[in-house]
Amino acid sequence: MTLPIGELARKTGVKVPTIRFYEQIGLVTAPPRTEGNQRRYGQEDVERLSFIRHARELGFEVDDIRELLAMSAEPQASCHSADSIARNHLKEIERRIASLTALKGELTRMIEECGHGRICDCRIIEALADHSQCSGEHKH
Amino acid sequence: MTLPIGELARKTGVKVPTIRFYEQIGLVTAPPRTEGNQRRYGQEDVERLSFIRHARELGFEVDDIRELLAMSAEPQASCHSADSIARNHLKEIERRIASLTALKGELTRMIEECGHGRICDCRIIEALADHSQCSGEHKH
DNA sequence: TCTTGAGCCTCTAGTGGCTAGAGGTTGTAG
DNA sequence: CTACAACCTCTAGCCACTAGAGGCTCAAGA
Repeated sequence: MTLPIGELARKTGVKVPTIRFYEQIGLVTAPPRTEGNQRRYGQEDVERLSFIRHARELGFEVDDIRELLAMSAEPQASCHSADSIARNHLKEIERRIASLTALKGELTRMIEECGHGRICDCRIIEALADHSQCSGEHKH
Repeated sequence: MTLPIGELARKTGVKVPTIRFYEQIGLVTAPPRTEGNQRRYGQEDVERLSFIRHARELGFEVDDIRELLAMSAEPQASCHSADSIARNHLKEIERRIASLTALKGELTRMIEECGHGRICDCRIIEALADHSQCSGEHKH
């Protein structure tokens, strides 16, 4: 069961140029080629690439994914880092949800007041500028 | 109360070169300068920039932020002619909250199922591989 | 008043994670 | 055996920064 790159793309939802790009940066290994120099992939590649796509959709960075892939290759090792990568991610996502909810409230209020013909004293900026003072660490 | 760029950076959590970059692309207006050509900012700039940082963290693109800023500057206009802009943003925000909530659920499940033991029992990696077959349409 | 050095200035180039396009080659269906 | 979709490599572009070189400013201390 060997697939050309286009088939792999179709099966995984990762675009052809992106697959080549992933090969270039070493996220996927270079597959064997035909006589005519075309890539041919196997089932493993479908799985690996699906994994990558899914992780990317969840917002993991390429370096995180590299780590996760390395871990999955060594099943004896402890899963502590996988766990902490995921936990960090979760925290970030929770923070985002909270902020978006605040912004949503503010926009909703504005739209409603506009509908009632009131003066729109807009507080969009305050709604989001609020957290400004909780400065501190901002990685990546 | 006039601040040099470094102070503004400290107060807002936006890095100095990023502030200059924002000025360059017209996201913030060029502030007055000292005799010696150094930027001096006021309190408004702190708020505006905090807002920008926050909005960026929420994943809004620079062009979206430009619109949001314009809305907040002219609330009258948004009442009468541009409240569709607000509505569009609201829709976008709701979509985002929904998808982040889904991610959160998925990550939470992954983390819970990870027994904190060995990779071979850890479900994080499997969870990421799972959706592999649900190919199909993937927007943007 | 003068000096020192942290902080400011501009400019160019590099980063991540793709995406687009030019220009040429291969593989397979008819 | 031919047509043509799909493949190949290579370069350049995108967004939103980030880093570094090389030089100038400003305020606090001697």
